[in-house]
Amino acid sequence: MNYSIKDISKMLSEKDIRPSHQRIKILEYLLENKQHPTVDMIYNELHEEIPTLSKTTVYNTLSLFNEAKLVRILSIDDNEARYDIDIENHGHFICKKCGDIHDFEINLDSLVKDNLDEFEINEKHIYFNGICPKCKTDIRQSNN
Amino acid sequence: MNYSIKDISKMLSEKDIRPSHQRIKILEYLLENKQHPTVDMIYNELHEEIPTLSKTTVYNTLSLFNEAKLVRILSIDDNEARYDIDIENHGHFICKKCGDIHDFEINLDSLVKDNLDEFEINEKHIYFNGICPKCKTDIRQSNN
DNA sequence: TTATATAAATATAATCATTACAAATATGGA
DNA sequence: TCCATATTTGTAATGATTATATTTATATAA
Repeated sequence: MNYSIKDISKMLSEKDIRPSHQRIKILEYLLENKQHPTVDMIYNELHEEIPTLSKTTVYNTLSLFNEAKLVRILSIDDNEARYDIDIENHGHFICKKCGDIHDFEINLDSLVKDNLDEFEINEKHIYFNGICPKCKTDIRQSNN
Repeated sequence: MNYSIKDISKMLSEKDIRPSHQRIKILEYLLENKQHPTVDMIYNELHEEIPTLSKTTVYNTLSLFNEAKLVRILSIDDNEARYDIDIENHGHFICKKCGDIHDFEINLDSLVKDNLDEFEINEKHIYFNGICPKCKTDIRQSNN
């Protein structure tokens, strides 16, 4: 919750990314909003305090962060990319009803049965979808 | 390799899908081309024997097949959906160099560590990416 | 400090996969 | 055959993302 500008700048510098105002604010947003936001969510929120902010900058910055392995791009949503500041391998569940994304812990050790030694694996994505507990209850209550 | 029109019609009828000419041809294509084709691949190939075929029909049909659980839509490619006739749970690896998708066997039993009992899970997608063995060799040979 | 080269941000336009829509065509049952 | 309905088709619209050119900010050297 409490990330100083100094801390965030350091995180960027360690990845050889110059800590501009926009980059600091975008990274700060990601650190404080771990609900896997979309570009629009980030843009709309930050646009209030940085009126000159361009959506292109948000795209460029997130792309830069992705290359530096500061964020992961999730393709779990059918029509928008989601961004996750948590780089550790974990699974994602998206609710087809409300769109919320839930993290869950995974154990990749025994997942793959085939031998993939010859493959250079860079990213592992685990996506589940269905209906979340909250929406299951809502459906029962509204009877549809 | 050898699916008769009768067999394919039956597959559709069993899912309450009327076996139109276009639907039969699209399903036949999927059964005989298991390289996880894109809409464009399917359209371009079938357009030759069905000159009036519309790309909208390909989209509509694949969407219908997906709802009937005849195919799965893969979101592993950054800018195009891929379609997989194999409904069994298995993993997919996409090569960032050549775009080829490889299947691999998985064992989902011990994957999830968290308790997801409250969630209604409909689909499980396992996506890896990186460089495939063939492209690793090519890179070494071309030295870049 | 000032000039200058470079990096970053911005606004706008272009791209392109997918979807919406309305019209045309095909099909199965009375 | 006729008709209601399902399917297909062509075209246009949508909307996320990317390309491009211009403007602005920043770091460094003189």
